[in-house]
Amino acid sequence: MSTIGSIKDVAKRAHVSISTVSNVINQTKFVSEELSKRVRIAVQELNYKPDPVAKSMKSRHSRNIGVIATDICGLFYPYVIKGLFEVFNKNGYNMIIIDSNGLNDQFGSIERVMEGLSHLVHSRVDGIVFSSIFPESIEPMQMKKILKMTDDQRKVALVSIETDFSKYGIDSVYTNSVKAAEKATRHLLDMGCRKIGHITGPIFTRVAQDRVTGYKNAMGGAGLAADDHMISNGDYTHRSGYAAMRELLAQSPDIDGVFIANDQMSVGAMRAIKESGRSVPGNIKVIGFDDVFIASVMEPPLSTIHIRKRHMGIEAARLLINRIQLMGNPMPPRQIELESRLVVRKSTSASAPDDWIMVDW
Amino acid sequence: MSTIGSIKDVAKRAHVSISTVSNVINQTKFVSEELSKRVRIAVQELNYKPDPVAKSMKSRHSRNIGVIATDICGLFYPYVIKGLFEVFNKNGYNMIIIDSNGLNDQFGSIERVMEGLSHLVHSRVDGIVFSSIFPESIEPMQMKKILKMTDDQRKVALVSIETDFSKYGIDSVYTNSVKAAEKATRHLLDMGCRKIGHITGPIFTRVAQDRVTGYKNAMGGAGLAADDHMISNGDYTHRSGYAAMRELLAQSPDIDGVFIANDQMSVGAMRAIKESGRSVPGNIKVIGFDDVFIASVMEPPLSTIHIRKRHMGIEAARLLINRIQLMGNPMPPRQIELESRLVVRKSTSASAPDDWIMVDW
DNA sequence: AAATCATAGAAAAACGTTTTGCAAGGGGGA
DNA sequence: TCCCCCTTGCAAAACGTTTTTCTATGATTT
Repeated sequence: MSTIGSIKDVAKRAHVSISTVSNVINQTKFVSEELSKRVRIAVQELNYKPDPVAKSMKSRHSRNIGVIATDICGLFYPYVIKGLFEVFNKNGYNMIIIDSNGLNDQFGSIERVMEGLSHLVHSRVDGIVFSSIFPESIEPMQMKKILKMTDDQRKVALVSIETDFSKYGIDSVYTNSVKAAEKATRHLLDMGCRKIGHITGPIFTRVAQDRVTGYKNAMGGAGLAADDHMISNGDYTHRSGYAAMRELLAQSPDIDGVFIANDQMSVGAMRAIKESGRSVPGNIKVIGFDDVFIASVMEPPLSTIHIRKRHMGIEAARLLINRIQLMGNPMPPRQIELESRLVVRKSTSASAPDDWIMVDW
Repeated sequence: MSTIGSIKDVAKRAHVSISTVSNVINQTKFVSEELSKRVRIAVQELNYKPDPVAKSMKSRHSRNIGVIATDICGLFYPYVIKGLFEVFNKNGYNMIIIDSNGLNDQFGSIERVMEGLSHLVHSRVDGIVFSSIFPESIEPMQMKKILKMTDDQRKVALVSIETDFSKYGIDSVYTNSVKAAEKATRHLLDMGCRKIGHITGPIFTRVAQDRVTGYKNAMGGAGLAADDHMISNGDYTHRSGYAAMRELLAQSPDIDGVFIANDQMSVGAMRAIKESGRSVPGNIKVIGFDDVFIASVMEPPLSTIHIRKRHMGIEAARLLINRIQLMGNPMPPRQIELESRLVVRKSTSASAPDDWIMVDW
């Protein structure tokens, strides 16, 4: 049996009609045990599997989910994707991944994201997972375009990760960056730091701004100033972390702690600190953000805020599937705010245990 | 115009038949300028895009490619995926990604790979990119199953990455691990090492074995013994690298160089070396394999063999697309052996320049 | 001028499903 | 006994394309 069988072949072999086969397979109507059995046997013998393409043709559902990935080669995003995959796969959905990054831009350009979105919509995906890196200034405009594409043109479900887009009516799974940044900064304060600097992410993005806010909140709460010259902008790359740290050291030689908006930049920052002859955590305590693989293997291991990456994917997938199933009856947008957790390693506390582990509890 | 338009709507609006619309869009038959224009205008006005699902239905092609990803959260595979995406995307193919890993197994289990393969075949993908981690002993059996699935059941094109499967008739893109391992070991010899150890990957895999062979070749070529107690087995995780290095240090305290089968294990090995009070590269020179991100940011930065990850994806995608297009007329399997390159950093040569860069030339 | 041919375009079939409507047969109530 | 309804299964329509076949018109040839 080299060629592939269709439902027609099964019907012929079982001596029943096509519709009966369909009804048996999908359990959509009662079929007598007699015929059911014949059908099941024929299905078995021909190793018949319904053609998903033909199925989609009728049902108007592709069981494909589009995922716009913004940093597929990074240390963070792949864990989110893993989480997404786990639940989509379990529920019979395929993931079509679109890499929104060019060769050199770590994040996708806006055009690439919009292109990807449009491509996915026309590929007839049932839903789209996306995370935006839109500058705040153009966000409303872009979102209007996106909603038009997904809502108006075809009905495609949406879920946003990393950023809260519920105000646009979109389900969102995200970490509260303000709170998390406060937590990180407060830890430095608790460890006795008083001159604390901050290295930001791409400052035009909402999350980067939120982390600055959290940092300032914590400083203010301790009655300390958060002067602008204690803040230096990076772009999430380790190179930018190196440069930003050098700037901080030059401007404030007496700096005794630094909160860095992600772990990757901490690698560069740590190098800059060591090159300046200072020690971590002796002279300067360092805390990062994300808790990616590299944090636990740095020297010294990096204290950081653990973000539930895989869990973010899991929750987003659940939300999306639910939204797809209830496509008919609309429903207000849901927000899932994920917990973050302080992970103390040697970069802020010399007495911290050696810790190789990155858990996602 | 909220609902989506079909070719029928276009035909109605342009006052022509459905077939004429199809012929204009696909340029498959001559249509007078008169009608062509009407059709084009109607297409424009309705913003009509042919439904890919219906298209697949007729053409028996989905323009979907399946990718079995074995280590999506690692530092290596994502770059391969990026390369794949670049050329598939440019050629109008979607990538459906299957993660063959469970939560705890770094590599997929054999069952998960086979499941994924079967799922993809039944999803009607046009081609599959896969990389096997089959133990050598069961490889022929598994390959027979795979060929049966893809070749017999439906005609699905295949390409293998990382391993040469041309003997099974499958196009392959891979790096010659034997040569690359020789290169690494010879570099240690060139740097004056004489007691050189080796930490392997999962030893049941072909690539891990090949790297052992390369190591032994180089040692033999220099007239040196490669005793079994100079070889310790790991599984590509940094933890296993740590354990394996401790073993090596215990068995051969006078070891002066070590070739490690990937960079990730080098992280652990380096820590073990430092903990033993030895210095890198002073007492022991270390060289890794892969040249992933972490190699360039370790302390000291890690010498390693650069593998063309992204390029591997690019070549594999090209091969697969070509194979799909020529599906009718069979063609002998093609092999693309990628170059590897020695990258010297401070872990083998104190005078190496500071180097943050991981290039893929 | 009649017969043949070429051509543009329309109509219809096909791809593999699901689903709607319909027919035949049997059982129960009046 | 007759009618109605319920059950079980089948035939046919529909999804949106592409492709094959058909038709009508005008041109060319004899």
